[in-house]
Amino acid sequence: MTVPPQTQPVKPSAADPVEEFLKRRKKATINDVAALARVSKKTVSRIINNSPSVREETREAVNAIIARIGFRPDPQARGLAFRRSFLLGLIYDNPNAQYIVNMQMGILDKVRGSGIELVVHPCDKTSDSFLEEIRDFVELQRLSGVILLPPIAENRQLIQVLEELAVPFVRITARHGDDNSPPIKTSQVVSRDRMGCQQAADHLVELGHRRIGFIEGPHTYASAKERRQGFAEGLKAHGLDIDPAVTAEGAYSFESGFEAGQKILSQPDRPTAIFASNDEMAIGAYKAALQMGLSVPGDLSIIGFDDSPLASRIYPALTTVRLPIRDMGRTAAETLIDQDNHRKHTMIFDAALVVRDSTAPAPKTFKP
Amino acid sequence: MTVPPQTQPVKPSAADPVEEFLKRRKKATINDVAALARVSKKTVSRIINNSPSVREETREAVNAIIARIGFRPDPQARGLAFRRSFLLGLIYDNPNAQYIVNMQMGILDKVRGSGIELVVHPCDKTSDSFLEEIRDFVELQRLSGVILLPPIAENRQLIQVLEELAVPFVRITARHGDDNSPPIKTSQVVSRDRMGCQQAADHLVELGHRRIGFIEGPHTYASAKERRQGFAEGLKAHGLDIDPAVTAEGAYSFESGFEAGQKILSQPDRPTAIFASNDEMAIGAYKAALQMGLSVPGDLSIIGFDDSPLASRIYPALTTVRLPIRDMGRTAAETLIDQDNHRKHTMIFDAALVVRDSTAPAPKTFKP
DNA sequence: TTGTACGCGTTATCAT
DNA sequence: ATGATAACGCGTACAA
Repeated sequence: MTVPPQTQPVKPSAADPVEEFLKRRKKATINDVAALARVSKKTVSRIINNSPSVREETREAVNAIIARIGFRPDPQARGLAFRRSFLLGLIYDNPNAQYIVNMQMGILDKVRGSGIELVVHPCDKTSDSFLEEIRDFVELQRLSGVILLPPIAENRQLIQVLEELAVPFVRITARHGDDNSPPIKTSQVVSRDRMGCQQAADHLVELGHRRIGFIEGPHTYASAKERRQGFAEGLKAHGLDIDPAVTAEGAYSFESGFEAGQKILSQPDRPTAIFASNDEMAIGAYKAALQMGLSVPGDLSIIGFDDSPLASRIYPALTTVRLPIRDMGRTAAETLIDQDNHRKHTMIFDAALVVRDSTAPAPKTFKP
Repeated sequence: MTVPPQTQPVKPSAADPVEEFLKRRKKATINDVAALARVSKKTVSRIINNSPSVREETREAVNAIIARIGFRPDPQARGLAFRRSFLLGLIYDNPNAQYIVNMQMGILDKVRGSGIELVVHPCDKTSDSFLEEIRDFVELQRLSGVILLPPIAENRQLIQVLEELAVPFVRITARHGDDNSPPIKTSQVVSRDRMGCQQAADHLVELGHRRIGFIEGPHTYASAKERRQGFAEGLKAHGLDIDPAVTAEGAYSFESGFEAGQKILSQPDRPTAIFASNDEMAIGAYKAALQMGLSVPGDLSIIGFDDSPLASRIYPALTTVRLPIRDMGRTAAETLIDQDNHRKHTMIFDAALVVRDSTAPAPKTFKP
């Protein structure tokens, strides 16, 4: 069944240097390419880095050799010469697992096939050597870019360290820098948390809720502030306000949401709905409500934020606000890799309310 | 307020070469150290790589210089000379977010401060170029080690590729290689899934359950087989068997668990308990039960596997089997980094039943 | 025990 | 447009 290679115009002589080389079964280097193509290393290098100043003929010839012997430039050697690696660093402190993994997936969507790899580097923002450790990491690895996740993406000192290091970096954040605080001038991928919370408020009010509890996040988090503000704005549009009597601060954790829920639901004139600043706390409020014998959404409507896996799996499924985390991750990686890179970009992503089964019309009250 | 350095025994002369160097504010290289310490590069190199053949005096003197000028060897240059990088690769296809993050945390526990960094590399096992992509990744990055997660940790072809590449690697798996299948001779971190499932069976039987439904994982997963076998063994110890009439195969997903639950619970002579091979499916079964008006655990006890965040957050909290994922990750990294490394290790980790609120004594039946 | 000379695979300089 | 030669920062023969 062996077909003679009649259609092959060039008969591969046994002495073909390329064939000879392939027999040696060694990883090809730029030297091999240069020798086989009868050009200098530099020319090959120019082609690899697609410099314009190379004749089209030469380029094609060399590329043919590269393809035949399967040459791929060594990132380490390349990095040594370039004084930078082909690694992206993902630095974060605390966020939940799903957030991290979604973000990683987004980044990897972009990174895949680009010759760049992703290095994950969690850290402890409460550590004394917090900044030093990150400095060492970035400097030593000569990262070609860094992505910062909340909450440390809002850390001014950290930002300054990265600026000193002159490494391109992108911050993921919920804060649109238009407040009184001095604007942070770096590339950033911003989510419109506020918008999502406005929608949540809208949704509840339209369902007839008037007395609405609020579980907010830690005041130190930019996202917590944004969500509070968005929720407040949403209420205000209907002539309502956040009611301190049925508001509690949580720590973005399940337990804190449970406690906040207990507190809010034991108030006189109990609210008919609760908006929690994230899903973890919303689920905690579920537990508090169910333990008190309240039915969701019959007696109490609940809205969360994040659209975590919990939200869709809990029963009844949780109405929540979704952020396009994966898209944000991909975009962050894009600004780092496709660098027009000296400009500081700000990319904004919308939030969207996902209505499920934890919200229903407000129960009739017995007061007229 | 400037205190004269009276306590300083050595007066730092303005001409101190080290001080001179520090003024230049450049990153120190091995050459700087050598020059400042008046030894050769090689000696410094020996000290970095703690070769024994260096006089103690010399070592201390050089180390002093290293400390003073803050020299840290460049991983890229070092890697180029060593022909390997200081990167660990984490390769996986599909597992859930919490699993991935726990595993990453475990690995990072070990990696932190070791001068090694972690590169995450998800892949698509259904892709045509699956093996090629991984080969390229490992070869190009010259990884110093690879950690494989289930289910691709059981992929024979992949294992063969890594062996050809001669890269140290560790597989994380549920299968203790003592079956009829040819044993896989590589380093591996094994979890005793079987043990956990036996305990689950024990627990249910001791609560008086006799008719017990079973939702198993995909037959292609080693963990699914192990869990089935463990559950079967647990039942057998009490003279019971897995009952095909109330058994269904799921895909380790919430939806599949929901469907399996519906199917099992609509059987005549409905079971009083269900064991699901992971938490996702167990939560799906929750939903099925609640939709049918059954109460958990009043009418139906449920046990899951994984101790995912869902398990403790759902109401009532799910009884489940916990695996020490983070410990397993740390151990995997240890075998790669502290290499005695030519030996193939097998490290085994126990599973533990976590009893919460989704299991209760079997309801009295009306048959005598 | 220590040093010299060279190699690792690539890019940059400055010619031609 | 192309090439010779020197970096890049570190490790290893081999010699001393």
